[in-house]
Amino acid sequence: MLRISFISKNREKILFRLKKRNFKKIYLIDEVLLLDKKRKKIQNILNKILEKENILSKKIGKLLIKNKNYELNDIKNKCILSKNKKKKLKKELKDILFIINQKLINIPNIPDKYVNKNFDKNNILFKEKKIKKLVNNPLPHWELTKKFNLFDLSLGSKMCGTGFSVYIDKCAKLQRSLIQYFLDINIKYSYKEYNLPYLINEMSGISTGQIPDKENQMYFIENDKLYLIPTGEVPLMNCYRDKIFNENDLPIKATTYTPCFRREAGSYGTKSKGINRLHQFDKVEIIQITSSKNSNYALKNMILHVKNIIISLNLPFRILRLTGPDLGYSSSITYDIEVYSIAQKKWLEVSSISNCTNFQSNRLNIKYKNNVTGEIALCHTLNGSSLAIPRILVTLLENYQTNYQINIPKVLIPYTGFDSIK
RNA sequence: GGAGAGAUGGCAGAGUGGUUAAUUGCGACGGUCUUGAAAACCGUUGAGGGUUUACUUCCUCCGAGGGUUCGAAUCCCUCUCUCUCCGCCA
Repeated sequence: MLRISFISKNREKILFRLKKRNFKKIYLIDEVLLLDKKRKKIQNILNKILEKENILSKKIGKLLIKNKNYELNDIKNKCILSKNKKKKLKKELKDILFIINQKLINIPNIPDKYVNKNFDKNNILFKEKKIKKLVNNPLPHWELTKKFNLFDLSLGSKMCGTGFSVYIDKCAKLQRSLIQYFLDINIKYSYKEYNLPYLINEMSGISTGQIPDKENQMYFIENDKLYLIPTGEVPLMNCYRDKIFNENDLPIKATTYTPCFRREAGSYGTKSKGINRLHQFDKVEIIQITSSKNSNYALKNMILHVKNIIISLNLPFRILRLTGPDLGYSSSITYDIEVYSIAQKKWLEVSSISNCTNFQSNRLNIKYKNNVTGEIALCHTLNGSSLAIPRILVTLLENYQTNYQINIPKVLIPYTGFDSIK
């Protein structure tokens, strides 16, 4: 959520930047500003009434001590006169704050100055040039599973419909090994591990920006008014609600493994073969909370971190900067990391790393105290996948296949306990 | 699910209608002392929102939302959460 003080000082800039997103409800900006002016007016009048009342009330207290009861009624009557007016103003103020809030919630974060509206070659920051094959005609994973019994989608659909996968035997263990491996690396680079609930309430979804934007992409449990998490970012970030950090204690770095649940409603065209896109998938997530001046550095740091993990697995990859219209609701700038599957001849997104600046922290109320000035300011929040499991799994299976077996990357063997799937 | 207790500042913990943003302790920060540190002593120490060019000044906030009252941390109602005991259960 953007701050009103920020909007009123940067109206032109915000309008310009939001256009990069193709944001339709641009009129909300001016509406909010107008309402805020109104709010200030009301607040001002109310404050003055309250001040008068406070003074009179204190007077009554003093008179009571001195037993001067005869003067009391006179003062009391004065107070009663303003009582209705006070009530009315309080209600007005409350209503207007509610409306402003509703409007603010519906305004996404403004894109960074480096974010373009349209895709061009400048959006590709890095791309692997040579991609080597181990076999001549590599099979896609849905063919490989017929040979090696890796996973079973029909079992999944038997119990809960399409888009749910059952992993079997060594593939199940490979998947678990990946989770363990990613967590271990994250921890090694001082991300603190959290194990979190997979259900969240409405407030948590609003604070990280999934609601109202992605509300119907989430599974909702009507009985208890809870959502299944679409990403570990939501509960992880919500751990830090209402905190004021000392600048010295920043950055906060945290990681978590969670399954992610997504309805993928409306994405018929992308209903893809195999396990490229599922309603439930595993992901290891990293987040950082920084001061406003360090978020850029943290973003680069996180990209490098994820990049190194992919390199350790020897997977071909590329890094893209997302365009404005592709940007997530809370993000000001996002980099996607994609790995290349030689069997599918396709790039698969395995990580999305975003700087949400102070958009989430405004909602979450995460702040820090400046070392020098002692001033309190909103933190910046960042999140990234490190990494999404199924697509890494897919690419490993497909890129590491030979005619007789699937090899396991060296770094994973200590975790799997086997060096190939036959 | 049943019964009871509770929710106050970074933490601990007083406060049951009248200068109470709130005693006190701890922590943190600054200072005195010290070669340095500790101890001791002194001082500072919540957030949000109006107003003002600024100095200033005012308002709101004691889990959340209502109510009573001239006046609410304190009384009443509703909700949320936490703890203890019992029940059920991995």
